[in-house]
Amino acid sequence: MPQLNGGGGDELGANDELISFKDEGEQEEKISENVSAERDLDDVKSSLVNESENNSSSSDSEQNERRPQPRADLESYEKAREYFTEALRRQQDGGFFKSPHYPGYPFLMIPDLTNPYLSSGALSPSARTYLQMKWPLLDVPGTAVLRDSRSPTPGQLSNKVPVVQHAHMHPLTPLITYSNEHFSPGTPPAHLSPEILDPKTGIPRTPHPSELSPYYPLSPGAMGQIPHPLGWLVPQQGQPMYPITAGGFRHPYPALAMNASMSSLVSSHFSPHIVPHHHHHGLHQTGIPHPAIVSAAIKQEPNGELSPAANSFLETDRYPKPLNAFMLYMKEMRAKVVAECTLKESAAINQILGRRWHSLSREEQAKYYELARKERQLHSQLYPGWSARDNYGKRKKRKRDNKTDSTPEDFSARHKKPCVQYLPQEKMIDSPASSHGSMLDSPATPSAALASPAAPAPTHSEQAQPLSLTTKPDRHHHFPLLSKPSSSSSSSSSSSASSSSYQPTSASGRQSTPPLLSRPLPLASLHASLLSPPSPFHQAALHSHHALFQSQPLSLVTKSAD
DNA sequence: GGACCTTTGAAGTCA
DNA sequence: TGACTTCAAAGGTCC
Repeated sequence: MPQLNGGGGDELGANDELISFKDEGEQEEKISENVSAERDLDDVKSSLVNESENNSSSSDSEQNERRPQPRADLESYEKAREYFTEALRRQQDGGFFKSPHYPGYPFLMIPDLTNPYLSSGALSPSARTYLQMKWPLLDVPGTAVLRDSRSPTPGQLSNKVPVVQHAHMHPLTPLITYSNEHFSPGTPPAHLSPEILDPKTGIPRTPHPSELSPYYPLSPGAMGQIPHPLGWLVPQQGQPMYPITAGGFRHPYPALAMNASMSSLVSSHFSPHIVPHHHHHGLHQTGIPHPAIVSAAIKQEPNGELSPAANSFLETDRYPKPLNAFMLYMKEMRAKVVAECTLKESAAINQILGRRWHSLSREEQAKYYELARKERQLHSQLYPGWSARDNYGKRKKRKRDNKTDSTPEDFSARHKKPCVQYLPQEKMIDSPASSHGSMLDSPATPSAALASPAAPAPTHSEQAQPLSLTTKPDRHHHFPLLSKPSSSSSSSSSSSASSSSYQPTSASGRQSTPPLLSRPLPLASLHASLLSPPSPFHQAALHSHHALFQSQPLSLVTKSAD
């Protein structure tokens, strides 16, 4: 079981966060991928039956008790996250994410004629964003100071303390073009030496250790133990990262000018109108803007007003939780699933993704676990004072707290899914993996997962349904009528019963109380709205990845089936 | 317009 | 410490 912990001591990432799921039988699984895909559809259909309706009413009190110290930019974080996800996957994906059509990696190969910062072919802003946003400590420390000394960004101008400049450098500063020279992964330009300009003299000098990320809690050494997601881009030995000089710093958010063609890679959620807007309430306790605070990429409309997303961000005043492994996987694969499937409902897509998640090999999952771990790491760096509790109750409205007392009828009419009616009952019984199954194989209990019943050679059905180690099948066994073809109301009603009655051994209790997430915040919606179609990389990957879609495109007809 | 659905995982709360 | 709750993304659906 791969230890995702990059060298131990990473409190942010669980050492054992790796699902041992179906480590054996992967070969068999692929043999029946087509069948699995079909079963996925069926299962999704069956799963469309509403399992439950739990109305949870939690007070919104004490929401403001704890506020993250820095004011960060959600979009900035999002964007960096996107880069990070893509970068890490590409680096680690071996064959899983093979993209022979883009051997040069999109970050470097995709031309961006519209991006003035890339006109020279220098390292794209996205890459820089990732490089420093995600790995601030791996970045050559002096560059930040240099950047600060040269770049007249508001945050930099306000920063008078060189020692902390790097630490407080906005994570998006790497987006700035440092140089007009072409980027060469293997041979960093000479000007990209780890030199820094003396803030006073302006003369390049070697960075002092004290200038190395004084802010971020992680030591460079600790960070260095973590495999860099951009290993393909980073010199493998000696130099942890391409030193990024400040020579080209012109704009703190060059990504704003990023070519839309890269949207699929970077999920360009940035509006080209983002302005290096200095956040008022973003001063760090030191008085120096935190990287997450400085120049929060508040979108601005052409008229200079804040975009709705920005306003929403300011209004909500909260920072999103770091994505977990599955969320990262979901974001990555959603487009693929959508592209291959006529199904558009996210709920159904998520079910497919959930099954695929379980069908992933441990190595494949490990990528995302590690990615998630780094996400949390970055998040903690950006928002040191942030706590998941801060977001509690931040949603516009809370879930209904009906729980068991809620009658099935309450939820039936609204949430029933027509497609359920077409589900073969057997499929329901053979339902997809559930969170329970994940729990059994949860990263926290890798050994148990290895010893789990899923390990044995899967039967034919198991091959088709690699997620045999699940509780959902049980659920359906317990509530076969849930998805039993019948009136739409029945499905929904049964769903409530299932949620209240079905009690998987999952420690999370998720099944007992299915989360009824409210709609994402406007920023999240914006994020979703910007979901771009599968990138060329994705499309290429479709042919090589997992072969789940090797068969004809999935066509899970839900409502249309009616 | 906004809640709901659906997934898994992380982190929080509570007994 | 275990059980439970909340939130993270996403976008169609429904009220």
